[in-house]
Amino acid sequence: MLDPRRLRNELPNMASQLARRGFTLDTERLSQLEAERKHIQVRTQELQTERNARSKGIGKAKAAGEDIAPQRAEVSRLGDQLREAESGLARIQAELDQILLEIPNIPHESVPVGKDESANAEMRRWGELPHFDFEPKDHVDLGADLGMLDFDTAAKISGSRFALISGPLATLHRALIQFMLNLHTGQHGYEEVYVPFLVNSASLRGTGQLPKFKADLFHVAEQDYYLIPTAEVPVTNIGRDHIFAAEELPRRFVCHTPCFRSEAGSYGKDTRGMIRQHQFEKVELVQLVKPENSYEALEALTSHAEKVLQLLGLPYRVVTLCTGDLGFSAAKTYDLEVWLPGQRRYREISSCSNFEDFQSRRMKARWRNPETGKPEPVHTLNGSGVAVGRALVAVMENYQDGKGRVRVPEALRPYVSDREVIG
RNA sequence: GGAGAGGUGGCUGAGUGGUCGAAAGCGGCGGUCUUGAAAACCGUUGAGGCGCGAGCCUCCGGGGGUUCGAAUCCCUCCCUCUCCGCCA
Repeated sequence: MLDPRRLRNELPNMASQLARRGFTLDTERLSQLEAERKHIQVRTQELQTERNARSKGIGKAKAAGEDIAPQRAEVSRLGDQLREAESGLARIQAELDQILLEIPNIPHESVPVGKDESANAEMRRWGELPHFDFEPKDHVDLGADLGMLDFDTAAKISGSRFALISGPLATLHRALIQFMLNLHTGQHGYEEVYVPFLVNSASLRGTGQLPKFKADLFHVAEQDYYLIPTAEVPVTNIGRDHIFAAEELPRRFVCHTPCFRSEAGSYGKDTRGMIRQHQFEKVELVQLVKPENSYEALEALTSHAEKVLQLLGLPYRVVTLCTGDLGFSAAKTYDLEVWLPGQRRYREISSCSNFEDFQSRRMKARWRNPETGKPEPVHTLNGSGVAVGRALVAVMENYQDGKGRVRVPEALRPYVSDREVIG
């Protein structure tokens, strides 16, 4: 959520900043509602002041043993006006809140302006693209040949966009998770957390998935729970409705969870293989930091995700998302794209974002600033470190040996009983 | 699933329908003392909103109600804890 005060005081400026990412702010509607709000709020407060004063007077009169019946009747009439004013104020406030919750974050000044992903800016590349003296297969064929990746049976059990992984390939999948968790806790200073996979709507509102993106979520209607689309939701909400002491920051969390996405609206997109699934595993990095440190933290967090790919020997590139490709809540995002020989292209495997105070304002995640003595919003960041399913795909495709087998990257061998090859 | 207890400020915890935004303690901050620190003592310290400002308003789990007036009474929902049952 944007700072409502800035939205009031610098409306044209806010509108032009939002226009950079292709969002049209209805400034006329907003300033009209705002004027109404102000008028009715002042009116309400005046009535409240009067009622409070008179009621106190009645209390005193009663204590002094006076007859209070006439005064009571008078103040009673005041109550009707007050009720009316209060409900009017509540209605306008609700309307304003609804609009406010659907306005996206303002892009950081360093974010390139552009309409879609074609305007994203490549920052750097790492690693050599593998050369094969055979026609490289994609992970679907590799998995089928190994007999360890089965989409048909998964479809029987559940439906489309699910996978059944078995045998040593399932072990390799698990090894990736352990490897990533150990790296981030051991080398990068993150605290491991285990969190609920079902969350309430307040948490999703906090990180920005609700109210606007309900269709992307799986909802358990009976109990009004949602399956998490990413660990970002439960982990960032650790700080919801909390005031951190200055010395408690930064908090750095790493968390492995399954992620559940309805993928509504992506029909026909990435239908082959396990690139886009309803359920996948991810190791997530989340940071809650002092505002002054958040851009430094974004660079660090991104480098932590990169380290995973470097140690696995997977070639990748880093891309800054342009304003039009930026997620709803993000002020700046780096995508890590890994090379997939089966597709002959780079595919997203991690997305690292600084949300500044957009999420923290929604969820009231604050810290006490010693300079002011006041609670102020923290800055929140997160990034995949990295997506496990896609990492498995990348390992399979980059480490295939042309004989239907997959070599195990050195870094993973300790996690698979020193096995060197699958198949 | 059954029975009971409870949700109050950064934390713990009092609170008879009427100066209760709320005692007390802890913590924080400032000061006295000290070479410095600790202890002790004194003072100070909730959050959000409106207003240039004096100031005003809201908030005692959420929502609704009763009343001139609600932390306090009523309804409802949520959550936590204890015991019993069931269970990975």
